[in-house]
Amino acid sequence: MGTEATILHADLDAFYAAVEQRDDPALRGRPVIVGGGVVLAASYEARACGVRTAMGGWQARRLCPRAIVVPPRMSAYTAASRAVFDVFRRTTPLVEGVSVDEAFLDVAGLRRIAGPAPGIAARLRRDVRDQVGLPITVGVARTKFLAKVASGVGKPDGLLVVPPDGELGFLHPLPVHRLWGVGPVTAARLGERGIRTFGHVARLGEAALVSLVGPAAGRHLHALAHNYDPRPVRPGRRRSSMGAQSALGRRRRSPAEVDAVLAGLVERVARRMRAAARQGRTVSLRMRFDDFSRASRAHTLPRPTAHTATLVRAARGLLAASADLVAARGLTLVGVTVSNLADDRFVQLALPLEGDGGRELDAAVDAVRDRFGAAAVRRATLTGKGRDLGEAMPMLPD
DNA sequence: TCTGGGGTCCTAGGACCC
DNA sequence: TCTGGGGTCCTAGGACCC
Repeated sequence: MGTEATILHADLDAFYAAVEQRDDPALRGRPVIVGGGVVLAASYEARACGVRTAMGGWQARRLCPRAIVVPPRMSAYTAASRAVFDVFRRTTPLVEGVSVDEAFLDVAGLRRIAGPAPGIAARLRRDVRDQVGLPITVGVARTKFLAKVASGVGKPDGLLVVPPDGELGFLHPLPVHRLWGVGPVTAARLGERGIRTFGHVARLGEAALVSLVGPAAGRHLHALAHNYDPRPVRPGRRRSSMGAQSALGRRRRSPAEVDAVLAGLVERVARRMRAAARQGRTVSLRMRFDDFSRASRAHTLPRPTAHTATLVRAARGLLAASADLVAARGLTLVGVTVSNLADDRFVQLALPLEGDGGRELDAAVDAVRDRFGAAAVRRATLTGKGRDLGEAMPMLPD
């Protein structure tokens, strides 16, 4: 890393809620909650009443009776995210996306044509506001870590520059939970030793930190405490897993119902994988139970695939192997994740094409849905009219 | 705080190989 | 027959992030 502050961390403010306020003038300046059962996002007006992300909708409404609750519009958020990332990439090619609403930008190479980073950051904020209509906060610093912390401190709708000679003065008074990777468990463990600020962490030796929070987190914290963060901005990082999950509620579900949900989840994931031209080898089943305990089971296939029927078979096998667990504890959530992802183009073709005969069917179903919507083709079991609910994939040659 | 949906990374143990 | 150390892959659980 250089000796100048050239890394930007750009972070949209209350993203989903801000999109809603942008698209409906009646919501501007008012507390807005996105989501029904659970708060997916809250505008700053709603946060002022104490509403937080992931809070139960019921509690949020009690804290903020004036709030307007709107259902999420995922496609609008995806479109807004794309537009914002277009602005990022017009600023610099070195953009590393962190999530839909957040990215690092490296502008070190732009000095001669665009000037110092703080000016670039100010123009970026203006461009996002003018071209996409959303408020965004930008942190500017010498390292990713400092830039990320700076944007967090600068929120909302702010610009915060950490000059290289002011880094420790900026960091040391901050509470430990501001640090990336320090959640409730780690913060509590540090708190037991009286370590509450970053300055306290900086006074600890590496061995002491490792013994407190483990080798990886300990070394990481120690490095950050001594202001050592060599991680470069990496453009073009790809997802390493894709998944989908669904909460089932506390009502007991029949095995046929669970099977239909599971198959639907796999279908969703497989379709996304094919759209992204990726294939995966490891299928994981995620479960949550009545008592909120969790379990996961995984199976690794001999070859990567994005073939729905193959993935469904694997997921079903995992669920069948967990039947005792499900019967004893009551399933309240199922999820499926495919990992070990490889790029389609680099996947070795299976020569005998064993068990892969459904490829064309998958492509045909994807094409119908692309053109007519996801509901255009549905699994018979999901219509509730299937006579034999146990046979969850009547449309696939399985 | 009675809790959604999408992810990343780390740890630890076992299998297996050299 | 008993033994070392190292490496890789897989599985399960957990902390953490937005």
